[in-house]
Amino acid sequence: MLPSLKNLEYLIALSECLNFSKAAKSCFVSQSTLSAGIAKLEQDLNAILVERNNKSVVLTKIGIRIVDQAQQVINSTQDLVNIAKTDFFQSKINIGIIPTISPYLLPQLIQNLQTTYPQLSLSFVEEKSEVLLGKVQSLEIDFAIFAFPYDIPNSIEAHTLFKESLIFIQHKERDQSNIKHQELLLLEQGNCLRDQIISSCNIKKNQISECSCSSLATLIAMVNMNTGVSLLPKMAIQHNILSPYPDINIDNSTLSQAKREVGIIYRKQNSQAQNILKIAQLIQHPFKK
Amino acid sequence: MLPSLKNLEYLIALSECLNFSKAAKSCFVSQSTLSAGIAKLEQDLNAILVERNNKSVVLTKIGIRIVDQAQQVINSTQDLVNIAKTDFFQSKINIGIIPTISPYLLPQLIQNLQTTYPQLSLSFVEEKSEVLLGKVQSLEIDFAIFAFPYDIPNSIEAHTLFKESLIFIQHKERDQSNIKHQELLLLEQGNCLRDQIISSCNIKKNQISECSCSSLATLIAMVNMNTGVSLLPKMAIQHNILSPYPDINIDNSTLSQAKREVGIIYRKQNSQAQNILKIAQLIQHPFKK
DNA sequence: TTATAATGATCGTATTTTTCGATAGTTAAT
DNA sequence: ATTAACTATCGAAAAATACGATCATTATAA
Repeated sequence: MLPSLKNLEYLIALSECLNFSKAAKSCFVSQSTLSAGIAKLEQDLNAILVERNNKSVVLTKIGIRIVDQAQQVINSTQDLVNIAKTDFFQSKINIGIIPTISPYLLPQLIQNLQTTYPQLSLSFVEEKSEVLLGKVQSLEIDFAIFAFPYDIPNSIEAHTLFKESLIFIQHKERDQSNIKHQELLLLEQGNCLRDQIISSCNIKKNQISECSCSSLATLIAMVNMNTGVSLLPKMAIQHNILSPYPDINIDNSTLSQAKREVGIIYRKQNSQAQNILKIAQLIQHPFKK
Repeated sequence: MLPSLKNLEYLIALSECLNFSKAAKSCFVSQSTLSAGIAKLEQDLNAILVERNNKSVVLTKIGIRIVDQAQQVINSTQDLVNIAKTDFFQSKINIGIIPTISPYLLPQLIQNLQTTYPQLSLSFVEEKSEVLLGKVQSLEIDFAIFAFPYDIPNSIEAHTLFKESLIFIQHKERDQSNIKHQELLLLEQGNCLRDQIISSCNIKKNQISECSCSSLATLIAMVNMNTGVSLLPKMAIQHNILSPYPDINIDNSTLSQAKREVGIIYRKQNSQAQNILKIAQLIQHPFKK
C-alpha cells in the first residue's frame, strides 16, 4: 500500500531532528504519534528506515534515500496545492466572441484587461454563436461575448451589458422608408444577427432575399449594388464601415426601434462566475461615454 | 492541509472514466466513497475540480492541471515504494577491512562477490580496527573484516570465519626459540595485530621493543636488520611477503599455538544482518582448500 | 405525458485509522 | 544504585473513511 503523506512528513522531520520527541514537537503531534507513524511507514514500505536506541537515532542507507524521495513527494504535493490556489486573474482565460461584434469591442477590451489585470493571459475564439455555445458548455472557453436575443439552454447564464441599435441602410436611389416592401438582405443562416433582425422587425420570410451572405462586408457590397436593403449594428457604422460606400444612405429615424443586446454567456455552474462578471464589466460600448 | 493520496487516485480514476460509478469500480470502492473523496479533495484544495451533473462529468481548467500534478505525485510516491524494495544484493555496499588482512583476502573476495552477485556495487575502506568500528556504528560501512580478539561494544556483533596462525620470524643469525628472551617488534599502538600477539603469547610489556612501526613491510625490514624478532600472519607469509628476505627464518613449530581469528563485525540491529552473513561466507582463507 | 434508466449527492451506521496521555522498558552516565 | 534521556507500547477517545440505501435530477423511451 502507498504510504501516507503525513508519515512521510514525520520521517523528514525525524531526519532533521534525529530525535523522536523533537521531531514530534516540530510536527505538532505527540511523541507517541510520531513514533507510531514511523513504525507504520516502515511497515508500509516493508523496510527499516531508522535505527534507534535510547542513545541515538540513525537513518539506514535505505532510510536516507527514502527521506530524499519523500521530500520530492511532499514538494510535488505542495506544488499541487499551489496550482489549486492559482488566482483566476493570473491564469489563462479563453474568451469567445461573435464576428459581428469582435472588431468593435475586442481592441478596447484587450486594452482594458491588460491594464486592469496585467497577469492575465488571454486567448480569443471568433465563431458563430452556436459554435461558441458548444465551447462554453464543453469548458473550451470560459465565456463568450454574444448578441441577444439568442436561445440558450438552462445550464447557461446570459448577462446583458448594453443595447445596440440596428441601423437601416439602403442605396441612395431607393427612397422607401418601409422595410416591409423591400428586399431585405441578411447574413446567411446561423448568424445570430440574421435572427435578431428578423425578430426585431417582425418580418415575414418571403421578404427575405434568397441571396444571403456570410459577412457584413459582403452584405454592404450588395446593398451598394442596390440588390436590397439591410440593417447594420450601430457599432459597425460608428466604425465607419460605410465610408467606402458614399452611395449608401443610413436612416436613423425609420427603424430606430430595431435593437439587439450585447452581453456574455457562461455556465451557471462555473465556480468563477463572479470573476467572469468582473471581466465583463470591462466590455464597454465603444461610443458610449 | 495536504490532500490524501487516496483522493488523488480517485481524481485520476475519475478523469479517466468521467463517470463516478465506473471510477469507483476501478478503485474498488463504492460510488459514495469516491464521490465523498472527490468532495473532500475539492474542500482540501478549496477549488472546484469537476463539474458534474446527471448527464456528464467535466474537469474544470484547474481540475485538468490538478490531475496532471496528481499523477506526478502518485508516480513519485510509487518511486519511493520501489526504492524501499531495493534488494540488498543490487545496492552499493561499503565494506571496511584492516590493512593486515586486506592484501590477502580482498582480491579473492571481490572476485567471489562479482561472480555471485553481479549487480552488487562495492566500496572498500582500509583502516585500523578502531576507525572501522566507528564507521560501522555510524552506518558509514555495512560491515568490517576484522581480526580477533578485539573488544567490541554490546551493540556490535562479531562473527568469526576462520583461525589463522601467527608465525614466528627471526634473523637466521639468532637461534633462540623462546620468544620471551628476545626483543619483540610489534606494529605501533592501535594496530590490532599488536594486541593479538601480546595476548596470544602472554608477553610482558618490558619485552616489547620501543621501536614500533606502522606496517608489516617496515616490521619485516627491521627483523631483517636483526633489530628483533616478530610474528607474522600466516597469510602474509603464504603470500611470499618474506621472499625478498632470505636471511629471515620462519619457525612453524615453536609458537604454533599463537593464533588470531579472522571474521566480520556488524551492528546487531542491522536489518540486513542475514545478507551480510551471506556475503561473509564468500570470505575464504586463501590457502585453505 | 408518463415511465424508465442513469447518475451523482446525501444520510446513518459500522469500521478503521489516528491521536493522545500515561507508562513501560532500555541504556548511558552519575 | 539512581537518575536522566530516550523510544515503544497500551487503552481509550476522537476522527476519518467506507458502505449500502435512498434521494433528486435529468435524459430517454414508450
